[in-house]
Formats: sequence, C-alpha cells, structure tokens
Amino acid sequence: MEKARAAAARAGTKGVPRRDREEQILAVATEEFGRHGYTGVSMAALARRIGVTKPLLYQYFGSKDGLYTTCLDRVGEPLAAAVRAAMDRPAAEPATPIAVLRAVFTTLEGRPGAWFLLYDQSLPVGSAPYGTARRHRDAIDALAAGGAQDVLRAGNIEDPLDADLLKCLWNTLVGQSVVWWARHPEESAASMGERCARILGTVRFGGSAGGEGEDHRGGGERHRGEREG
Amino acid sequence: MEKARAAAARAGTKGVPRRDREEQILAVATEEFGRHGYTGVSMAALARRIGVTKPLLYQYFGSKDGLYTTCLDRVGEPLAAAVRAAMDRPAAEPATPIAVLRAVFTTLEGRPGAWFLLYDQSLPVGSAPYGTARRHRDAIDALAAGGAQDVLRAGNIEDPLDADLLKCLWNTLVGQSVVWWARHPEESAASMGERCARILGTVRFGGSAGGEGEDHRGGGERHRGEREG
DNA sequence: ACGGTAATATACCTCTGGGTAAGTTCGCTC
DNA sequence: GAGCGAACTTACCCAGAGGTATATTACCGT
Repeated sequence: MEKARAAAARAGTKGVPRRDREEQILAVATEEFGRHGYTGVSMAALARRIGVTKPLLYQYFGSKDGLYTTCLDRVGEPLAAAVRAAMDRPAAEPATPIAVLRAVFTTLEGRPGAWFLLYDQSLPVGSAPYGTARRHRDAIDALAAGGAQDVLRAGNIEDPLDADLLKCLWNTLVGQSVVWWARHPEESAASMGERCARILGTVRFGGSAGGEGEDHRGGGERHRGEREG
Repeated sequence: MEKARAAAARAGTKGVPRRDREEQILAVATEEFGRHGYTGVSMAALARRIGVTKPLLYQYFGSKDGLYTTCLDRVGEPLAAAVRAAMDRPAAEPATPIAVLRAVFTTLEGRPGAWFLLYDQSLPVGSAPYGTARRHRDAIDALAAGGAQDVLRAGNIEDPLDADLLKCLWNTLVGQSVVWWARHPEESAASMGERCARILGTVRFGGSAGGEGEDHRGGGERHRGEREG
C-alpha cells in the first residue's frame, strides 16, 4: 500500500519553512499578476507554477484578494517612498524627472513587472485590491502632480487640466519604461537610468519652443472631483 | 393567457434591424472592453447593458473572441491609416509627433476608450484577439519606430535599443493622452491636440541638453528577435 | 522513540462565465 | 390574413475558477 501511495500522493511537508515559501509565492505571484493581470491569473495555475497546491496559497494568504493585496503593498510602499525621497531634494536643484526615474528603477530591480500591479485594469471595480491599488497610485500621483505643476509653471502654463494631463503622461512614461525593461532583462537599473536620461535629454517635441500659444493661462474649468469609472 | 405572457416573456423581435443592432452592440462592447478589458467583461453583463440577451450576441458575432476581434478591427485599421497619413508628409517638414497625436484624436473622437483594445493585457495569450491586437499594434509600432529613429538620429544617438525604447515610450504617451481624454469627455479632438502641443512644447527633461553623454553610439547589443511573453 | 505541530496534498463544493438548442413573437409579403 | 424569415428569448450544459474540509507526512523538541 505504501508504494502506490508514495508514488501517486506525495503529500506532507517538503521541508520548506513558511517564510521562504511565502517569499517564493509572492515573487512568482507578483510576476504572474504583472504579466497577465488579476483576472488573468488563476490560483490553480499559479500554484502549479510554483510547485505547490491551491490550499497552501489560501492557508498562507487567505484569498486571491489577500495575495494580490500583499503583492501590491510589497511594491507600492517602497515605490512611493523611493519617489518621495527622489523628489525631496535640497531645493537648490529642482528634482529632475530623471532622478525619479532612477529611483523607480532601483526600487524595481529584479521585479520590473511589479509596476503593473498598481495599474491593473482587470481588477474588479470595488474589490479590495482595486482600492489598495488605487491608494498606492494616488500616493504616487500626488507626488507626480507637484512635479508636473512645477514644470508647466516654468513654461508659463497654469491650466490645472494641463498639469493633470502632464502628470498622467509622466506616470505612464515611467510605467512604460519599466515595461520595456521587463522585456530586456539584461539591462540593470543603472543602465536603464542612463538610457532614459539619454533619450529624454534628446527629444524635443514640435521642433522649437511652444506650440501655437505662448503664455497660456487656462482657468475656465473648475476643479472637479476627479473620480474615475 | 396573453397578459401573463406579455408581462413575463417579452420574446420576439423589437423591430431593430440587424445592422443597427450590430452597430449598437459594437459601440457598447468597445466601450466596455476598453474600460474593463477582455476578461473583465462578461457576455451576459454586456448583453444586459445593451438591453438584449446573450444568444443574440453569439448569433451576430459567433463568440466573445469574434466580437472582440470585430471591435478591434473597427478601431485598429482606421488608426493605423490615420497615423500613416499623418506621417506621410511632403518630406519638407518632418512629420511632427503632434500631427500624429492629432490624427489619433480625430480618429478616436467619440470613442476614446477604443484605444485600449489594442493594448489589453488581459487578452489570453495565444487567443485570436491576442493575435489580432498584436497585428494592429505592430502596424502602428512600425510607423512609430521610424519616427523615433529620426528623432534620435537628430541627437546623434544610433543605439537601436534606444530607438525601440523611445518608440514604446511615445506609443504609451499617445495612449495615455487618449486615456485622459476618455476621462474628460468635454474635450474635443481638436482641443486635445492643442493641449498636448502646449504641454509637450514646454517640457524639457534634464534642464538643458543631453544627459551625461553626448554623441552616444551604442552597438554592443545585437538586434534580437523582439518576441514578447 | 514519540507526540505535537507545521507543512503539504486530495477531493470536494459552488458559482460564474462561455456557449448552445429550441422555442416565441414580430413584420412583411403574396 | 396565412405563412415565412428575421429578430429575439428562455432554459440549459459544461468547464474552470475561487474556496474549503479533511487527510497525510515530515520535522523537532523532549
């Protein structure tokens, strides 16, 4: 009886301590969620990829939401902290966008796909991960908003909508550079920073200076609630 | 007998011709898919939102994949055509990125969320929509790649990876401006174009000129297959 | 050596979602 | 105004996914 059992069923411990397993699970889960999104990853498939079974995931993280939320916190908090640190310059030199970019790269070294967890479209609206992701996004957005406003004011633009748009634009710029990084694993955080500095230092939109209206001041739009979907 | 029937079961035609229904379905589906992604939209929920039932969707479009693919084609082809037209300038004036942006806005007027269909992460890898989306993305990417290379060459940068990164960056920049537009429906395509021109004409990354390495020539990296996930 | 507990598996439940078969009503034509 | 095809619906099937109860094994301190 034991032979058949041992061959078919290999239940029981594998000698991996909980902390290690959790770490491993979080690493793989972050990668998978980052690649396929929340709804695109099934717990069973995830467990299979890790080499354990579903109940283990539930025992350790309670639910899919719990697992996702944990992954989310593990990336969102360091990220916001890093950005905040990069923008808290001595005030002599204005916080350059490149510095922020470098900080993000450094934080995400080894797990670039993690960025996506914050911007996952497939999160069910109203779910716990949805709220958590939004919280983290908002934290980063608030920082980016300040920077965007500074940049635009330097160009005589006061329209708050312009600033909001620039903020969004910048955020996805950061995001996409991370995405590109994820597809080029041979790059290090440092080399990514240099690459971006090089590129962004070169681009000039629209040839010369502003488009068709220098010294634009917008104000017609009242500030609205900013509530999405 | 007829009263109870009429109240409970309202089967039968509603007098809407097939073409109109299809158009209506495609409009709503595009919006929903754009907002929640492929996996985030269920056929039943979609049908409910339209005011019909599931089998009708299947009768008209065959499958969820078929519906999504149809939506995809309805946005991807005009988009690529518009971008191509915007870049096919008389060669005197180099195709400005802003012109491309305006073309995209014009094409997407009234359905800004449609952009997302091309970049939906939640598409099951290997599915028909996945392939179709990729085809359309590639078409646009090819156009963007040319522009990116031109821009970088103007700044003495030859590294093909830099060009590829800039291409991706630009694409998501376009995408995000569309996303922002979707959240600000009071903006027209024209006003979006102006707004973007204004903003992009103002931003200067890194203060002055290039970052920390003028006249960079990269070549160590061989050109690779470029195959994602 | 041994019992307790931590680490794991099997087997199941339930609900949702893609997809389908067969029936029902309307509008138009002869 | 009878009938035929197009426009719909109700009611169902089945696979897969989230989640759980319970059994099983291995490590570890005594």
